[in-house]
Amino acid sequence: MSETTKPLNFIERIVEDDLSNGKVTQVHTRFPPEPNGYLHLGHAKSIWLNFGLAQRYGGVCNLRMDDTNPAKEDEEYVESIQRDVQWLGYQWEGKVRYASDYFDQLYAWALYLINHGKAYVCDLSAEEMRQYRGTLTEVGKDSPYRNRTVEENLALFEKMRSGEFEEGACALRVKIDMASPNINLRDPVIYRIKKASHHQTGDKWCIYPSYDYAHGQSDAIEGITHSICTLEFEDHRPLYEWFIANLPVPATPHQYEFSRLNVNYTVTSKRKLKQLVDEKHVDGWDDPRMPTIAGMRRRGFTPKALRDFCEMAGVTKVEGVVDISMLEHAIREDLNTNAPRAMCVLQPLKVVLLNYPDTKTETVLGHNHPQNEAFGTRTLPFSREIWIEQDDFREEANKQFKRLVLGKRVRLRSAYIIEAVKAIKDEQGNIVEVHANVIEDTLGKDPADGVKAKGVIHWVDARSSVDCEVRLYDRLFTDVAPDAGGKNFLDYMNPNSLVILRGCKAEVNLAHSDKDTRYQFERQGYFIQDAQDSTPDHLVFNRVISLKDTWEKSAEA
RNA sequence: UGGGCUGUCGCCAAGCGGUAAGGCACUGGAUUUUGAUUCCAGCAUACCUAGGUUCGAAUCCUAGCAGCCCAGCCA
Repeated sequence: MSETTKPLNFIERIVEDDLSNGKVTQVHTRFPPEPNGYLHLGHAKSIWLNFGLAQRYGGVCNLRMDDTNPAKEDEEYVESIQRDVQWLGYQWEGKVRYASDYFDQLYAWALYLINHGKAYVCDLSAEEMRQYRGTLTEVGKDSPYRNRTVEENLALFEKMRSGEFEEGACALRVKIDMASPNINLRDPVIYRIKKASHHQTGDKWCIYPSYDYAHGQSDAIEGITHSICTLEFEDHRPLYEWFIANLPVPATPHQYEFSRLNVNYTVTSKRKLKQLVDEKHVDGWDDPRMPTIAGMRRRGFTPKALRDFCEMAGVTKVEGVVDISMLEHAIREDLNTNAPRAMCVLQPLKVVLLNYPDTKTETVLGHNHPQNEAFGTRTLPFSREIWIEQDDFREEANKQFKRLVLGKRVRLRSAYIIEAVKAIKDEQGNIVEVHANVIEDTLGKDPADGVKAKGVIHWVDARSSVDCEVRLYDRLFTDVAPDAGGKNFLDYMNPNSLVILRGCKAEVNLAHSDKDTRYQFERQGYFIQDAQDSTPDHLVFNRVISLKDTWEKSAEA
């Protein structure tokens, strides 16, 4: 083992142990979302963990809809889930599974428990059941229905199944221990009456199994070896194991828990994300500011960046909060090496090159990637009028300012060095145009007089430029932990999370660019056309992430 | 105050009795036709606290402290 080997996380260690001592011959995991909402960053980690683990150890991973509660679920979500998993780069084993595929088996096992005197139909109301359950510090007491005979329970359960009872009238409970310090073991409900039609099974059932009853047995049916879930299910593990031990299941899966992913400056709770969508604080589940997989995809994040981020954050049982800068680093790292460069002026200021003939147009060569020649080159038209960024010109400035200043020189990226001679202003004193001169023979070389340019700025040829709309996204919340404590996360929404810029000037090459290509607009950031709104006639670019800007930071003082 | 889990740099995170990896962030400096990238350097005498065991403890023991989760016929 070399010293550069990445240390294993605790789950990988368990898997390797199980593999080496023969406890399992092939790793089989599963990603089990409930189809009641869109997947988000937190799910991305679970997907990465479950599918990644299987991939790394030569195993397989199932995709299973945990659809035991028809009241909250919808087919729309089962479709989005599949799209998101595949987009992240993973493929599940066989067909998509549903917990509802096992309703018949689960029902048969419920009968088995009844027949073995381990389950009973309880007529206590929800309120009564809560009282009987006891509290965190007081033991519960047995339900008066706990000792019904097998025959009685069988008959009652059949009536539940056939729809003879109203919702809430009774429930099937498993007989464990009302005095257990673990409340999950105080005779939990395993079947409840819900007269709702199910997105997969229609109206076949009016009783549905609970999560606890369905999950482990589904794992057993599918031959899952490592059932990975989040920390809040730790207390459920004894129950998970109880079912596996008390039912004639075909396998003995094991549950392991890791801490869910939390990222600062954002919220990842289906409830809150749904609220943002329902109350129209954002544009929908795929709003580019949303931490949903659909949102991040539209924003322009890459699957690889998301996977790398999950890996960077690690797998432990510590409930921490990962800094969003780690996510930003992951996407910048990927895009820096993989995004071709282009130029686009976001807030245009016209520069007229006085000594450049109005009739002339030449082409200069631009490198599509400064560190990778394989990206090739492209041609850029160059003529008398060009656009530069308003921020890149000042009438006067200190020596820190490495851009265009009146009477001083600056290099136009991939083109000439120019020298500003005059600022044209409107009545209000706003600079509306700059006059400048091209320094002769500076294409690819320093000026003959030895007076070098102070810096390099991007530009776009005015005559050939293409207008476009650019959407600048920033974090959705201004607070590090918008949903912490008793805070109302809506109070911390960033009013500038979306800034729309119109009339931006893109280099011609972008007019017929591939819609899925992420570009680096030099000196600006990484951009991708909006999948929804961008058309050849009206280009719309989303900013995935800005470039790091150490100057802007230090200049704020 | 019952049970379960967790506490190592600002944030993640290695470490598993032999004298504190790495990443993010940050700070210097070098290179640069992107104030980007890259590079190089710096960044915990210290591991929740207090005792103890040991030649030696972040790692073992004891006692505390702090945080998170559990009283849905949600998942």
